[in-house]
Amino acid sequence: MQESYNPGEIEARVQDNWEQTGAFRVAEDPDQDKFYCLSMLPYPSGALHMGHVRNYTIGDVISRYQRMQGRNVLQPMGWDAFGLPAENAAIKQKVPPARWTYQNIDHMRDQLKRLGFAYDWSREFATCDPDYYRWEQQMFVRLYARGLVYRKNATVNWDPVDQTVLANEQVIDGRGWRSGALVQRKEIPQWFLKITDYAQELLDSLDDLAGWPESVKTMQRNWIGRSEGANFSMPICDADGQPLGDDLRVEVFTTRPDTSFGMTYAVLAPEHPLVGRITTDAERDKVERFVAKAAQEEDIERLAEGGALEKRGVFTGAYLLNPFNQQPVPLFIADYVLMTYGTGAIMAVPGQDQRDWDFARAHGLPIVRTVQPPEGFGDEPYLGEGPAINSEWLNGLGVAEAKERAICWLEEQGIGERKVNFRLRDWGVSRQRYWGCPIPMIYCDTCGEVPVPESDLPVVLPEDVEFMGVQSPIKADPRWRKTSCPACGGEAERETDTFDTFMESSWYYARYCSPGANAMLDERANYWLPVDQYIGGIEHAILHLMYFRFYHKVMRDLGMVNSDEPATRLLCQGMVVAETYYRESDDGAQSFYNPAEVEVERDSQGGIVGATLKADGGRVKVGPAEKMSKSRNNGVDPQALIDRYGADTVRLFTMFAAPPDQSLEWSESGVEGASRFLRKLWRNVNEHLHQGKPESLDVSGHNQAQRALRRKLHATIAKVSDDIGRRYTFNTAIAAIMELQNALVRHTEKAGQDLAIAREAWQAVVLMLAPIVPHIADELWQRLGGAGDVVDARWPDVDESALARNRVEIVVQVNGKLRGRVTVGADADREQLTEAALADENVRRFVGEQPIRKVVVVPGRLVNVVI
RNA sequence: GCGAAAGUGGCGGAAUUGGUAGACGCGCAGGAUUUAGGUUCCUGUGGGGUAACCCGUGAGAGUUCGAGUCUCUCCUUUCGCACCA
Repeated sequence: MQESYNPGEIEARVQDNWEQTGAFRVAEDPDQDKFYCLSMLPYPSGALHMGHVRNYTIGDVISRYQRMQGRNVLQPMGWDAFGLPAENAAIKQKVPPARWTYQNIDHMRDQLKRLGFAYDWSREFATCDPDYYRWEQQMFVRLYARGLVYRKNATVNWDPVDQTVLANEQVIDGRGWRSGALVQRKEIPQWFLKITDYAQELLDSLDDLAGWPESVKTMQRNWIGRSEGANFSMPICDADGQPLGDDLRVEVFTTRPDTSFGMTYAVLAPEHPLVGRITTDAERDKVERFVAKAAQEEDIERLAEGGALEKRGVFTGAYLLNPFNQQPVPLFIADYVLMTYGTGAIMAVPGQDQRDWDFARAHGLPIVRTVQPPEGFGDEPYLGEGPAINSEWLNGLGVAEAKERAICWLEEQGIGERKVNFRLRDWGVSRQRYWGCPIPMIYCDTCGEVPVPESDLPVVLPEDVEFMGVQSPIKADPRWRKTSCPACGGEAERETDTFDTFMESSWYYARYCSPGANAMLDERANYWLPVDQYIGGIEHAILHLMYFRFYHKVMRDLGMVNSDEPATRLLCQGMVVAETYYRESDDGAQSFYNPAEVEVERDSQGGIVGATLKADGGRVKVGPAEKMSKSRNNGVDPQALIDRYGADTVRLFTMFAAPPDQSLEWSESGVEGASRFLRKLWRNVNEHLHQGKPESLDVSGHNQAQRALRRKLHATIAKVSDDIGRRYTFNTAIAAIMELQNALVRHTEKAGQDLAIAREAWQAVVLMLAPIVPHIADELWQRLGGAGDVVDARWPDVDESALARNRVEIVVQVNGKLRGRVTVGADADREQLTEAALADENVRRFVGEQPIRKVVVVPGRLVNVVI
């Protein structure tokens, strides 16, 4: 009677052994190659979801593979523990955010351990721990001292009923999520980090990140949005070109100074400081109404069909004098010009700009082309290359040269200068929330804003709090707010805002490398950093992945790390999706059913013909596969899967169903398949062990079948090594191992050298599977007589001599179509290949009497006969 | 609108450098084992055709001895950005 595969028992025993031996605790070792593999840390929301399982399985497979390559592998785990959900839970369930958070962490840590991830748990931390966030506060006051921190007004969503600031996700259809009140926009002072000081470097060093997906780098480049051009200023004048006053000038930014002769009007943003000063009495009413309306509206709601926005604006009554041709052009106010970019004012050249063109058309303004479009070019703005026209001394020049001339001219005239602008804005880090890291600043009536002295850090967030309504407990508590001024000793108040939680996640990767250090980081960080492989969701492509690059450069400039980038290689895993099942009520409302509650019906070809609800046998509609979510009710609880199939099966399915960067479609039968594979493996290895102890391997006397099997084995090792080590296509690695297992099972001889080869092969199979399914691999490795624990075993080597063949099969095509196969010696030359190909019966039949025009020979692969 | 990625059997996917399309798995069909269900094992499985063969990678063109792969035009889907002068 064969012992059956019992994952629960094996996994508990193996995990216990890892715990006992401290298998994944690592220390710096300068003599060993290091490998730092990091998965994005989770928010402790309550329970793991399939997205976590996928993310962390990918990281674990890479880590374990690298360890088997002999590297010193660090794989840490921690908790992104501050954030809004804890406050929401506090309000709903009357439990302090800290307690809710720590309970969730405890539960999720157990779940991670149950999945068998090779984490060095001794480095674990939660970002809400004062021992963590104190260093962030220290960093902030140091950046303040270096001038990288400043305070200015910024807009927030204000709920007038709850008297609180709302996060964007708490605003639903323009109303507060709890009060239902119409949300107002309110300007309040907030803290900013000068990420724009690093804009150029953040852009430039993207080129060095060869191991990052192109898509992420493109998104970051667009987000940084560098554009080159010029700033220049123009006097405000009347319709006849008479200046209205020496101090009345408008400065504009343009990327196309070469088109300046084509300026037919100019525009100020509604918030531009000059708006109130220059409007003539005749236009004042219209302007004031327009500005008031623009201030209220959310841009996003004005997105018209097809993406083009209505171009709205009003004439101010004033004009600007174009310095290039001394012509006055009317000055407008329009909301398509943003105060937050450039100078908040533009020269409008409708001949060469789509937005200006639209506005000119809508308001009956003239359009002058200054770049000659090609023949037949339509009635639209021309953005392409061509000689300058209608531009006096620029006429005939190409775009680039005209640009240069125009900029030089502006600089000579002393009215303008070369200018680079970035779309990237400074990072607003203030959040008007309780559950976050307190911003270490103090306000004193005499001294103004004063940073908390480093010796007084951390400013600790009280954790034992009660939520009265929605107000932040520290804002509501005058005793917490009250303090004395570090500068003058007088009465003062603390900042009650907390940091954006992206602050904590911007440096956690470095802190893992300096556990317990009595500083933000110590010299150990430079051993591990940069991260060799970072893994996380694509949703962080811009914000988190930009902020943590910024932070790393700042830490470098503060002397804490000696590298320029935090992570050399980045993998963004795809979504986990599942089919959706729903019913529609008469009013069109859909109610969704979980895949577990639904039975799918198929026809005899295997096509899905329908689905029914298990509970009532009634029909449900089958929708497309979508990202697992509450609203689609298509989530699958990983815990239930682990309990039923074991961690190894869940890990195997996750890695087999799709490559890591593509979306992964959940499939119950796919999990069954993974489970079946492991049961077969278990049975096959144990059957092999039953055949007794093999003699030692001696390749000298191997017959053809034995050589073929060893060739298959070593070709598989080569492929799997490449798939896991370089390509990260774990799905094809697993497929290759499955093929190998099938070949081993078909090879029925079970004695002598056959048994010796089988032992070599099964050991290799177990080693190659060890990163993916570490528990069953550990158990089988022991049984196969492997030395030590499988986590410390070396990855199997390819025996190059086993790969050699003396005869190969060559494909023969006639006119590119497959017509035959011939087997020839591996070293056959072109003549021999051609001869063998033309001798093939089927090939002869197709060639017939027709003359052969050409024979293409690809040695070792194919022969193509062209007739 | 701009940017990025993708489109291959009933399904997930493979084909890495322009060289045998559909590996591997799921599903399905037939058979064996089993008291039965499940498990397990064997065989088959892109479409058409008795067959030789023909047709097939979103659509259409092109380059090539040869295209899923390269080029162009278009369609569809997903994601990101959203008036950035």
